[in-house]
Amino acid sequence: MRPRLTDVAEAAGVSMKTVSNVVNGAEHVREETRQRVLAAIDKLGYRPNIAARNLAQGRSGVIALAVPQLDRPYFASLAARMLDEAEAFGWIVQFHQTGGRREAELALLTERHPARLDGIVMSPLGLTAEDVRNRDPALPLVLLGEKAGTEHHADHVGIDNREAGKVATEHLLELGRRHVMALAPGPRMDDERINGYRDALVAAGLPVDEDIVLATGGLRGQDAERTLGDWLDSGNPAPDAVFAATDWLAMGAIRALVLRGLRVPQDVAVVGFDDIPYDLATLPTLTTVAPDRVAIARLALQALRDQRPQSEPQRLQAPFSLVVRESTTGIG
Amino acid sequence: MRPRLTDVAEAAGVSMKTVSNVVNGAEHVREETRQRVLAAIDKLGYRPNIAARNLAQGRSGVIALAVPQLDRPYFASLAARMLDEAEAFGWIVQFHQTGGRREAELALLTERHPARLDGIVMSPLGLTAEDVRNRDPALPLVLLGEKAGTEHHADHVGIDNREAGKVATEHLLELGRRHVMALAPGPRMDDERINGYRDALVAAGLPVDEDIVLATGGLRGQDAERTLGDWLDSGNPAPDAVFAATDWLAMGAIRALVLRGLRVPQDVAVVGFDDIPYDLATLPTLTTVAPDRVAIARLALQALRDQRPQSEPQRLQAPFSLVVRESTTGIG
DNA sequence: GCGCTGCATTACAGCGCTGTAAATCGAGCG
DNA sequence: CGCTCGATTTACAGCGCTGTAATGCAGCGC
Repeated sequence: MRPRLTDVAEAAGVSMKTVSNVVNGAEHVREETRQRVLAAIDKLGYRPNIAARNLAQGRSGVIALAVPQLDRPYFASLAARMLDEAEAFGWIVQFHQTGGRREAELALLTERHPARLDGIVMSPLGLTAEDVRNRDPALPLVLLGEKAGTEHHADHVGIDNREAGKVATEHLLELGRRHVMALAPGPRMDDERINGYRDALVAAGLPVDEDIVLATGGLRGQDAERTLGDWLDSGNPAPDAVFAATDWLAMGAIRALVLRGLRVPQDVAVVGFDDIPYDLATLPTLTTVAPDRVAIARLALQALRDQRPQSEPQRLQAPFSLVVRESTTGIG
Repeated sequence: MRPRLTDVAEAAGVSMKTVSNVVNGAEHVREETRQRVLAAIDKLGYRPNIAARNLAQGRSGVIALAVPQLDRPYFASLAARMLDEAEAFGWIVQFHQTGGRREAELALLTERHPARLDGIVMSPLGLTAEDVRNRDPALPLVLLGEKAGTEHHADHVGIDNREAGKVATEHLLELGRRHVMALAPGPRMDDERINGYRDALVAAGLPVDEDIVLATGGLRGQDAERTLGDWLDSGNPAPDAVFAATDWLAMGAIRALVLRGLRVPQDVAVVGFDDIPYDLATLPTLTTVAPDRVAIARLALQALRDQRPQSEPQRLQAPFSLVVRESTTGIG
């Protein structure tokens, strides 16, 4: 049988509560008493019963991280960092996959599921601003990512997408490229990244040609491959650079280019966005915007911890960096 | 305030325990009573308090999934499936990253951490057979993957690596390739996959040339790229096919080949192993052995559920399939 | 020597649920 | 109509912990 607080108390010759105080690092325990208790804990191999503690405290020590899919590399690496960082906050992280479906995301917010959560970090896709506003105010919520609109009604952590898009595009311009195409999933999505692209062009005194801002209609590599492929096959002149709003799109774009005999980066330089872990084994490796995921995780957890029911939504920004690899500067 | 069992009981005019029975789907509840209780639950918006239930039952409903790193795509997709499947078992999955370090893996087994776990599913890297044998017999454990030795002392779920290696190699032979190289992390690792490669050669009446079974010395794409690159640069004749023990190695191999002017698959066909999610956006896309991760997850959870302290270790096999893509059959 | 102050410790009542054992109900039977 | 037996329901005692309030005790000033 597992030893309990009372067993330790008996062994140390103190009350149960004193042991509890030692375990929880409370003040007002004489050093000598503390040592005696610690010795007893050690001797008996005592470990607190979390369920009992949770019941008594009315909190669970569990937060949820909800992402569309855990096996998408961006989310997997975010989840990994979140796990690392949550330890320091004393939180257990429970992952949820929403598939990006509104009802799944909503279900978490409205706590239709049984476990009591101390908070939720969510990367929303289907949620509306309305949904966020109507949530249970007692359940701390931090949003991640770029689902427009929602972020105004809850704490939000992200990077400065516009600035990042600008930096990525500037890198292409600095390489001497002048016909830079932009590739994004849809007309509305990742607007800010594309706005940053436009900013860079304008700042360089170049025209913004909206005809070479292409919407792929989807997030997958194939979507970008088809979109860019069709565009090239229609006799349009190849750009000398592509800024893709995500790495997947960049990889699809590279496929489309290479399959048509264009060399990357000699003929067309390509920049991606997200720094997903495979970027290192592809040919060419991908120059990309790398969000600081450790910072994102840490900021999100801090915001969650510090949130109060009545507090104004905060918008927090994590740093990012441009990682230059073969797809813009070549191999070797 | 959240409604409790007693609140529902009062509203429905029955005892607390009857409500508990309804919530837990116990038999011997009259249909009319059940309906009355369900109505009350619905009206009050009752949700059970998990902490209290856990305390009363002495179990937590939480199992751990321990993998080296969650952001490695193989583990990320495994974790995703595990999350899906665990729902059906009524389990919450808590992820742990061990970094492959023995002490981290051991810490989970010896329950040095506070949360009471109902079981552990672990993909071990550092653990010794001894460690597994000495574990707490009260804590159900299921091992995944191929860490030699450990699997004899606990339930184990994997695929038939030898057969899979054989199937992958046979695919290359069927394409008419005759100089098939094998690439594995080390002399001891993934032996079975390479044994399957040998089996296929022998079955085809071909010699097994151990000089073209290369050890990369590491798991990363770069390791394979360097190993194969050095080998080619030393004037060795290029193989006409490569069987790589993991997708990462395959991707590195492709880099080494293409950078030296060899075409994949025209000059050299490449097969990987694992079916990590990026295989679709690379150029060429990768032919690979795809373990049935849903089956792995389900078998592991079943084994965990059915495990008894004294039961003999079981070895369970999940199916796999060969996914043929561009790296062996070409583009288009 | 006495009351006061503040640190250290304790007693005890729950937190919300489930298992057990006992109570109650109701149909079938003689 | 009373009795038996299984179906249904209930009372109640914890599960192991923490919060609150109360108690013990040493040192201090007067």
